[in-house]
Amino acid sequence: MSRSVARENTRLDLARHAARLFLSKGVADTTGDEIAAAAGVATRTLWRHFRSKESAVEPLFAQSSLRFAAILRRWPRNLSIEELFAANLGPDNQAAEDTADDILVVRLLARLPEEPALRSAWLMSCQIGEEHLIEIIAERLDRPSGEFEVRLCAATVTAAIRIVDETVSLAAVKHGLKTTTAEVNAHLAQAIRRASTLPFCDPVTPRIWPTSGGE
Amino acid sequence: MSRSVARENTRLDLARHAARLFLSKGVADTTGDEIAAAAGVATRTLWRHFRSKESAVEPLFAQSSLRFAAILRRWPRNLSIEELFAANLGPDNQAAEDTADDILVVRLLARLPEEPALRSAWLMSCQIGEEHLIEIIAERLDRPSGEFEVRLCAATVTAAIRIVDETVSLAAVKHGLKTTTAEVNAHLAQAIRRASTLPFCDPVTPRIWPTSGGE
DNA sequence: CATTAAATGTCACTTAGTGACAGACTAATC
DNA sequence: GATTAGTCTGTCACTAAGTGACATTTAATG
Repeated sequence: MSRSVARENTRLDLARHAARLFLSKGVADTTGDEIAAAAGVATRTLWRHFRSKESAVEPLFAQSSLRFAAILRRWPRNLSIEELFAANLGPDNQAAEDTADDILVVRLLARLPEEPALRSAWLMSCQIGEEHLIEIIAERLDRPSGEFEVRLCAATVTAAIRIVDETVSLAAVKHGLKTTTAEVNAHLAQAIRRASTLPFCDPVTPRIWPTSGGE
Repeated sequence: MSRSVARENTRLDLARHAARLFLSKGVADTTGDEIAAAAGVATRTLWRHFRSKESAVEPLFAQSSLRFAAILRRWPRNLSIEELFAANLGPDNQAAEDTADDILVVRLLARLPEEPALRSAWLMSCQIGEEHLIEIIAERLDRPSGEFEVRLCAATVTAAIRIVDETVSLAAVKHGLKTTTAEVNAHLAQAIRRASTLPFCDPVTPRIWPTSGGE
């Protein structure tokens, strides 16, 4: 196993244990020592991987948003966002382990109102996701990634994704609302569509126009 | 002077000293003791007002966004956002002390790329601003403030404001770019317009239609 | 197997942040 | 004007968060 992958695994393992402790005892009543002990590493190792105990859950958020970004990066130029989601999003399209992590994320998001420390970790993760989205939108629309319009669009779309995530998580955990994957996908696609300031949700013209013959 | 106003003044004073220290020495090299000493209060008082040293600058962010929200709350229903900004936004429309605070905010925002700790405080402040914006939009459009569409719109608009603030601050501090108030206002209004998912930027029909006679 | 570089553990240390109590200030009440 | 009650502050002892330095282990590579 590659070195950096092992490192990422350690971080994820710490993140999972941190999340479970935060969920069961609250952030304030969980110490760094406990998180490290639960993960079976020295306390010093925890602080080597994370600047603060709250940020220890960030790898969970990051993993989710990275999987989402990976789907967007493979987005065929002739597909709408609804078609993309229908074919790629949901528990049927990922490993069971990833779904378990997603559930942890959902439970954490449901705690945001009571746990400001978690909110800060969540917002920082959204920020990372926003930077990925900048690249994705720039690539799909053939625009420079430094452009203001592109960054604006990435920010509004990220905000929409965040609101949907928070809303769905809160509804699921606090009100026991069962939503189907199709419903969540539709909800998410619609929110992104409304939020986007650039037309990247529909098929876009290919970078190189198809030709029947040679050059 | 009211009790809670005195409290807010203490917080603002601490925030200003914290901001100056963060700007001159960086966040990591500034201790809580130093911030408290600069403001002339006991260290314990600092921790009573703020959960962490980074969050000590939040009152500065909060004050700016509160002034902005106050302008939006007084927004006449027959005015466009451009007209509102032209008449209310800019250094001519506020106290010199407030403008000095705004300059501190701009300089802090210019440091976000190098100071992740500040970014977290900034994002948390934007979150508060977003909640104000929910009320403002709900009120202007005569919709319930709990509605998903309203919260979505507030989130995308807040994202737009955030991006403009960050962009303008970075351009001003790092590249010495001088932008006129009118330019910033136009930039901001346009970004908000593009980001908004609900039509609150233009005149809206008054809640009660004007009548010439009695009821 | 030897080498090397990165990850981890151990321990001493500084800084962040809290609990508890005592004193000071303010505002209302008599 | 004294009283009283409530909130804010300072002092001090304390726990928890987080770092620096150095030894040790681990895993990839030749």
